[in-house]
Amino acid sequence: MKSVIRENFGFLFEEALLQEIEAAGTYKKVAAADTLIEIGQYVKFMPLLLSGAIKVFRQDEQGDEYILYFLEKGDTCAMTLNCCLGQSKSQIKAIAEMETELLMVPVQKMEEWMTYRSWRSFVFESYNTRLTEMLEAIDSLAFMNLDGRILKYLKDKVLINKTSTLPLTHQEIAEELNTSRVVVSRVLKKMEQEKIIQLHRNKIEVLQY
DNA sequence: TCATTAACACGGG
DNA sequence: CCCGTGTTAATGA
Repeated sequence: MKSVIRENFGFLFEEALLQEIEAAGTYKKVAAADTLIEIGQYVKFMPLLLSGAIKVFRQDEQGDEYILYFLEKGDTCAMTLNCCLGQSKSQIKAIAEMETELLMVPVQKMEEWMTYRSWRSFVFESYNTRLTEMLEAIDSLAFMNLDGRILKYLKDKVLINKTSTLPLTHQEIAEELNTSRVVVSRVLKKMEQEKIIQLHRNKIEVLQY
């Protein structure tokens, strides 16, 4: 377990902090599609990702959802950090995109460790990247047409799954983007003709990204 | 104009 | 047969 922590965070934190993390953190492994937190739940732990990926998204009263960002190994959730500083209820929902290993650290530690320079940098850096990703999410909702949103969705998937052949159905894409399958099929067909992707049954091969 | 809904045909597993 | 896919027609924003 110790080696896994060092593999992912060793280059970021000094020895003393690494030892504190080892002592305070609980190792946890979740399966794909497992829910990590729901909106309104109290945040007691902050996750440090060791492997895999987590999808973080917002959800409204009707159950409609949109993706905010993905977390990968070496990342932590900025919304959790936010909860430690202010209110403690989660504003977001998080689901494991694939099998994921993480370290659960009690939220009190987050403030204690602010005495470590490397920890402060890590927290600010995390805020920074998450904020940038959220701006991208806003842009795609506000300014991009469906073609653009689908393309961004596919590119994001390629990056986090680390494969250009995505095991996706048109219906699944439609649900994630809050649109209908007819449109997804049409847009994907067009993208195939433009040689951007290659369509197969139950999977999509991304050629340009 | 472009998305949605419903409906249908095609075909691979 | 079931399900994912590709298309069309009607309707609406």
